[in-house]
Formats: sequence, structure tokens, C-alpha cells
Amino acid sequence: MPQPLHELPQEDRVYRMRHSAAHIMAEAVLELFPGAKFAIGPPIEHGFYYDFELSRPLTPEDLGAIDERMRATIAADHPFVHREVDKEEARRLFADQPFKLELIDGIEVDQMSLYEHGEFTDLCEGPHVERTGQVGAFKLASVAGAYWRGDEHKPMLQRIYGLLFEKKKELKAHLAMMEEAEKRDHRRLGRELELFTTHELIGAGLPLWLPKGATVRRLLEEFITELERQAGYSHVYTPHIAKKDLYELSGHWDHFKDDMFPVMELEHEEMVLRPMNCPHHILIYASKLRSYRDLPIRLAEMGTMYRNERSGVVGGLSRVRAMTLNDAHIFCTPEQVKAEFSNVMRLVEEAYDTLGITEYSYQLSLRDPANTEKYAPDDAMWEMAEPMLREAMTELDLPFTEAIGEAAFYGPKLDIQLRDTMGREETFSTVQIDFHLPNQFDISYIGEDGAEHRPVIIHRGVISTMERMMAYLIEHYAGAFPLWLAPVQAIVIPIADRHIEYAQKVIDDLQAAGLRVELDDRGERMQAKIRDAQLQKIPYMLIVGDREQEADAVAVRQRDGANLGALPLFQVIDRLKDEVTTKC
RNA sequence: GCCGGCGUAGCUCAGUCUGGUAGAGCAGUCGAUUCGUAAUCGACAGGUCAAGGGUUCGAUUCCCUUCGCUGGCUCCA
Repeated sequence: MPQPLHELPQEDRVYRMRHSAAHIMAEAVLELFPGAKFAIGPPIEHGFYYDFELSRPLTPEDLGAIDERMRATIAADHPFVHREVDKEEARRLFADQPFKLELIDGIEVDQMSLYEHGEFTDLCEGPHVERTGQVGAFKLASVAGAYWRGDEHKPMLQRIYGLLFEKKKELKAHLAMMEEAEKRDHRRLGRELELFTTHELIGAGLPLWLPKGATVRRLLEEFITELERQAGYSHVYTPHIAKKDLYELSGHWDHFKDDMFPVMELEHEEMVLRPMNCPHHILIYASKLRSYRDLPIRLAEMGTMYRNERSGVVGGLSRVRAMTLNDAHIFCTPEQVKAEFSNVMRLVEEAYDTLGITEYSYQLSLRDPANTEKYAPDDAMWEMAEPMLREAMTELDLPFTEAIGEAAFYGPKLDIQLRDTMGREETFSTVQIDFHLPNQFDISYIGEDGAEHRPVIIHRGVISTMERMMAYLIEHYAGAFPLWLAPVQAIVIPIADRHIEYAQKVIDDLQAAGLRVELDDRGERMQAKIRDAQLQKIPYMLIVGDREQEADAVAVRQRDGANLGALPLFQVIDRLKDEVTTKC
């Protein structure tokens, strides 16, 4: 006897509701589009989807009609009935459903599990709710294209996404949360706060950093560069282009060509924009004879590179075609790999801690053994590098998941994943163990024994690309950067024109103390100036009127609305400088 | 790259379905106001309706192409 729905844990109940709603939606689509072919429809985070092949594209208006049919099914409160048939029977039942037939052929056992409600039957493992009336609160969200079985060489189907929660209140809360998330979308705040912009004439994925955004970026770069300097890195500069031959040697041309901009023909050579910085750094390593005493050598650079991302994926700052990576390559002996790896992880933790990044996950990105042509062909290398990373993570006692097929072409990676406000996951930090490129470039060091040895390269990016980190931080702080990162740290607001002279003196003192300040000397009322400063998310508003002028003071209002009242100017300067130093 | 959706002033959006060359708020400029913790008042200015082509007596509106933005899919820092 199955357990009644209400006795199940909440997680299981919602899972069943989402799964069942997908069936109900498929039924509605089949009714409205006779002859529709349906593929798969699983529950997902926050809801469900179902993929269909239809005679015409779905419009947002179709969603209304589908929604209505679904509600009728829910009101009818049909029971979900489970039964099992053999393959032959299943093939007969789904004779006009090619996707289902393909699924049936792919199942090992002969027992086919079916779920029915009303007139609708689906090939499905379950489990489901008991009756259609139990599916909870849902809303059809969007239509999208999706490849059959996630393979871009297979036909593209139409996917309908739905949101579903057990209670209406939860659905409403989720919708409100999404609305809030939209307000912190870095593309929107980037425009409102004048951080970056784009222009058609420059091109997709090629953002322009405005003065305020550039200030934040420069501070980030200075921050990480200083951390690296303390951690024993040497910073270098290298050009953004090189001969194509360089990338033929490295293997990029073979494995990464599709992501590179087309070749530029010069008189006698072919040049390319670099898609990665490693070859340049390797040639710096190779520029002189190295001794084991020199290792590890840690070469770092804000490395700007160019990738010909497919047009459908670029957008905002998080996916661009010109990007600057907080890059470094550590050349070390095999014995030093683990220690260097844990040093990098410590650096990541320290950087994240200061930037206020607390939610992230570790992903061990491995090659896909079933698809080895995507990767450097040296099996022995992979068999050595992958366990090395796994062991290092275990020794550091850090939890991680493993992702098959996510490795770089030259080696496995440890990726650190963050989620944006809309819940999309992206790689930020990455640490890669590379035994491949040292061979390609035939680099070496002289060991204690006087013989040549092959170094290992650790590729690592700590705070990702400036673009992606900026996108993350804008959303993370909702544009309200902590004082040390704020492009404008304080704005001085004179109440009337007769206070401008004193306000200018306040500005001078603040600037002399190294603070980034602005003067609002517009002929507006103080309230309007406060409102504008508030919308610009400036951390401190320093208001000066007769009383402050008299006392060599400023009235301090914080971005969160707190009014600290009049304080002596020198005291405010100390307070701000202190807050900048502690980066909190 | 693929499947949808969208592109009207710097920004947010009316108007497009039912073709007759555009309107608001905010921002901007100018003037008045000189004000005590989230929007002072008034005037002015601002648009080859993304670009190109087609249909039409006539296209912002209908059709096609390109570009850009956007939600997904695939791919990735």
C-alpha cells in the first residue's frame, strides 16, 4: 500500500506535484494540438517542463489556453493510475509517438512503467500524486527551444516551462523574489549606476566600462594583484595576439579553433587573437634556463583574451567576447603540486571572504572517457592528473561534486561555481593541473641531479574574469558596493548655495585623505539631492548647512537611511578611512 | 549557432492588431526658487519609430532580410 501524499516529506510531495503537472500539461497540449509529438517532461527546481514537437511555434497566448485546459483537468480530479506493460504493448500504445518509441528502445528491462490520468497515458517511472486535484499552485512561465536529448544535432523541440509550488503563497513569494532579482540584474544596474554600456557599432559581447565601473574594476584588480604579490606571484604583461603557429603548438588550434576569432592575414604570417594566456606565459618561463631552486615560478597577469562565443550566448558582462582574466600559471615540480594547489585554494578563500562571497560549490571537472577526441590524447597524463586533484581536495577536506566532460582540453580542473541572482550557475575560480602543455612546449628545469626535468603547470584564475566578477558583485551587492569598492564613496550636499564654498573645502579635505567624493552643487533642494544620492547607492551623504559650516562639521547620512547627525569633519574622515582599510 | 519573444526620445513606456509620417513621465537645457534628511515650480529642447528592401497612392504600423537586445537549448571564464 503506497504512502498517502500528505504523509510524505515536503520535498517528495512537491516533486510529485511538479512531475504530475508536467503530465497534465502534456495532456492539455495534445488536446489543443492534435498530432503533437511529446518527448520528456521532468520536474525541475521551482517547477517542471515538457518538450513537444508541434505543427507551429507556440505563442505566449497559447500558454493561456493550455493553462485553462490544465485547470479543467485539475478540477476534474482524475486519479493517477500506474500500470506496467511489456515493450511490445508499449510500442503499440505509443505507435504514433516517435520520441516515446526511442525512449522505449533505450530501456534495458521489458517492464514499461505507465501512468494514466483521464484519457492521457505517459511512459513514466513516476511517482505521482494520487489525483490531479493535488498538484498545488502553478503558473506557466515561458516557452523555449530545446534540443531532443540535449543534442544540438538532433531536432529542436518546443519546451514549456512551468513554476509550481505546493501552496499558492509559496508561488507568489517566488514570483515576488524573481521580480526583486530583476531589479538587481547587473545589466539593469550597470546602466542605472553608470558602470558599463554597450554599443551596436562595437559589437555583441564587447562592453564599454564607464568611469564608475572602471573604478570598481581597478580596485578589484589592485586588490587581487596585492594578494598575489603577497603570495609570491610575479606579474607580467604580454600581447593579446600571436602567430597562429603558437596555438598549433599548444593544441588550442586543434581543440579550441571554433572558439577563436578568425585568422588575420599579415604579409607573411597568420595572426590570431589569443583565446587563453597560457602559451605566452609558458614562453616567458622558457625564456631562460630554470633550476629546481627557482621553482615554483608563479607568473600572473590580468590577461585579456578574446573568444568567439556563439552569438546566442553573449550578454551583459557575464558572457563576453573580450575578457580579462585574473590569470596565473604556476610552474613547479610534481612534488610541489599539492602544496601549490592548496595555496591557490587558500588564496581563493581569502579573496572570496573579502568580497563577501559566501555561497559557492566545488566541482571537479573531468574528461569524458567516452569522448576522448575532445581532449589531449595522453591517457597516462589524465590518469595521473585526475586522482591528484581528487586527493588534494580530499586532503583539504573540501566537499566537491564531479562533472564528467567539463575538463579543459589539456587537463582536469577544479572549478568553483557561483550562482547569479536568477539562479544560473557559472564557473568563477578554476585551478587546472596540466602535464600536457609542458610537453608540447618541451619546457624543463635542471634538477638537483643536474639532469633536465619536466615541470608541471597549474593554471589558475582566482577572481575569474573582471567581467564575470563584476557582474556577480553588482548583483550580489545589488549595486550598493561596500565602501572600499564604491565608485563614489561620499557625496557632499550643500543645503543652499551659500554653503558651496564650505562644501568645496570638505571635498578638498576628503580627497586629500584619498577618498572618492563628489559635490552636488545643483540648484536642487536638499531632499532631491538625497534622493538622487540614495538611488545612486552612494554609501555616505555629507550634508552641510549653516550649523555644520559653523562647527567645521558635516551631517552624516548613510545609504541605509541612518542619520548619524553632525560630526566633526576630521572624525568622519577617520571613520571612512578606517572602513576602507578594513574592507567591510 | 538553434527555437521563441522584443526593438518608438538618454531611460521606462503609450500608439502598431483595424496603414493617413508620433505622445507621456523621468533624465537634459534655460529661468525662477536657496530650501535641514528619498522627487520645488515653469518653459524649452529632444525621434530618418534599429537598418535595408518589398507591398501600397501612402508604411512606425503589413511582409522579407540584416543587426541588436532578450528567455531558453547547446557551448563556456
